[in-house]
Amino acid sequence: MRWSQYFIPTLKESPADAEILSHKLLLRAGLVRKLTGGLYTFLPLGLRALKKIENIIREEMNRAGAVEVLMPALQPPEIWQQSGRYETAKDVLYKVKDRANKEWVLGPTHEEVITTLAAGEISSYRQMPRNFYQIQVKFRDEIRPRFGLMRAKEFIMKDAYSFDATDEGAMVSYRRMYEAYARIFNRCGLKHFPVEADTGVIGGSHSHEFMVPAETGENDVVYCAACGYAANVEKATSGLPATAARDAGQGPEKFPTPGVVTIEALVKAPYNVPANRQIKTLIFIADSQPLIVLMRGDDQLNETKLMARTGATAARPATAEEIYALLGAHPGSLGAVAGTLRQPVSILADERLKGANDMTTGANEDGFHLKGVSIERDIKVTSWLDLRTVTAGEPCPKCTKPLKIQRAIEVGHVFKLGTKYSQKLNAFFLDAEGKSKPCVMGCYGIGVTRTLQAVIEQCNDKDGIIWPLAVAPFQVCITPLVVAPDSAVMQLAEKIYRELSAAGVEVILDDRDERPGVKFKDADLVGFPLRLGIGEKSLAKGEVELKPRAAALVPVKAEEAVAKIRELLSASPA
RNA sequence: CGGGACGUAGCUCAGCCUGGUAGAGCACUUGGUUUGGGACCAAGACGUCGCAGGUUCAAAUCCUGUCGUCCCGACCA
Repeated sequence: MRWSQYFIPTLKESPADAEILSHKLLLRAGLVRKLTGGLYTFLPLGLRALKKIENIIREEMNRAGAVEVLMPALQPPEIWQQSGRYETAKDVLYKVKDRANKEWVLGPTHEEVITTLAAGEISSYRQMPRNFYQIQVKFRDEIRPRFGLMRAKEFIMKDAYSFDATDEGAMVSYRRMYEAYARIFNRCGLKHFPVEADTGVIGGSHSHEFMVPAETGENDVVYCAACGYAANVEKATSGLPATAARDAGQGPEKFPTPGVVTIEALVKAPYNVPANRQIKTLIFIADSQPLIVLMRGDDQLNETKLMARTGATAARPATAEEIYALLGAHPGSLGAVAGTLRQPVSILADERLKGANDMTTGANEDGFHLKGVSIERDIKVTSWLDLRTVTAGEPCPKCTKPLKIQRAIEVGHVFKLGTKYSQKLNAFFLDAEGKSKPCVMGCYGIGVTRTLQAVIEQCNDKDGIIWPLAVAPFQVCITPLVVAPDSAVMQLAEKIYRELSAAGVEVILDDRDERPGVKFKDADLVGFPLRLGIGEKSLAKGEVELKPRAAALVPVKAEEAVAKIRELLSASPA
């Protein structure tokens, strides 16, 4: 490819709305352009890198036994109603109407479609295991698209769906995808690690996310450097002991606390109640039912855990009005001690409060608190659950060494789904005994466009992108410093260009009549793994200059350049 | 959806407070000089100042509304 015939609109300055480095580089290196918030056009260079990633994914999915299909992006709402996600996923669903005013949805994912396919095609255990995948555009009505391709309204995803006759079979399929994912991200040149994850609205029993460590990520990952435990903070637990028992005392005692509505205020004089001796009372509305959630004063509720543990499809903090109507007090004076509640309400307590006594909590009367509360004696807890958010430094749940927290970008997610979709969408088969059973499913996603940006986020320096060879849009950039067709420099450049092209090397010839500085800066910005500089000075010595993007320049005899480049390309990990 | 900021040339931004001829740098066009890390000189082209109302003799500037963008939060396979 000749640079002058290609389209690489590089930018010296970053557009003002690009926030994170990878987003700026995406724009500056001429890989993408924004149409509007959350919607991007891929320019030739960006498309090439994207296709590289797609092909790595294809190769590894095929190798893992999955077969490629392509499902419609436009889907009938009926199957979404059937799965129940027309309601539970309604916030992300784009809906459109046709001229007959019939409604359609733009697919945010394809469980419904693939399960409908399986329902029609799979009727015997002999037809399984089966794994279908596609690389498709997804549409999600994101509340707030951001960071370029990281969180967009329309993005490219690889999604795969496995169908098995048994639970054990499904675990094998899951494992196989898990391993394929590790290979895919390795080949993309990404540092990554798998973590235990919450299954969310999609449902299922077993789940890992593949994370790329990056400060600009939107996930917090809890991990243990000693034993390898790693989990999304939405799921992570720790080995912290329950609250220390003290003398239980006589029973709750009311005391005035005018104006005190925070944990912090109660910690201070004259009250001097440490946060770990307070019970925090939170009111949630889960699937329109009020819930009391009790946490230790120094702990933070994890709403994802709350949803997961209660099975609620929607939960939100209650409003001040709802709280007053329920408990007769305002936030800051709330409690769950039996006798202070005017009506029965489910009470969920965090396990860390088990056995806690001599605690202080709100009296459900503005301006008053209760001290000397023994949680198991004085509060009718409906269920004990792990609801707290793990913080850095807590003991690992497996080996008790201190946990660490790292920001990360989620690039892949594997789920063992079970039979949730197969049952609702009638994907049943006959087993060896002739009994009808639902297929056991798994689903496996990779954010392809997000992975592209994650590579850039991880592989760069002050001058621009440093593409890993396997995903670089071009492997080599030839930079002749003189472009006059009859010059020795250009003639050599053309010759090497022809030879490399003939050898199957992906090479771009910067034939622009620009000053050397401009060409060097552009090549660094775009980040070609190898650059071959050809100028009059070194050519006078019979040499050309080989400059790996991330290493020092090496002079090479002109006639050895092609062989040297091929050697470097084949030596690097694919 | 709540809080905040910002919309001026293709890009980065000044001008707005205190109303009166719309600006700079980069990019672009032409000519010349240059030519090993984003050249220099000269001459040019490029704007309904996001949009709609209002106030005023006069609005980029003040007021109202609206749309869009970004940030924080909420929310989010």
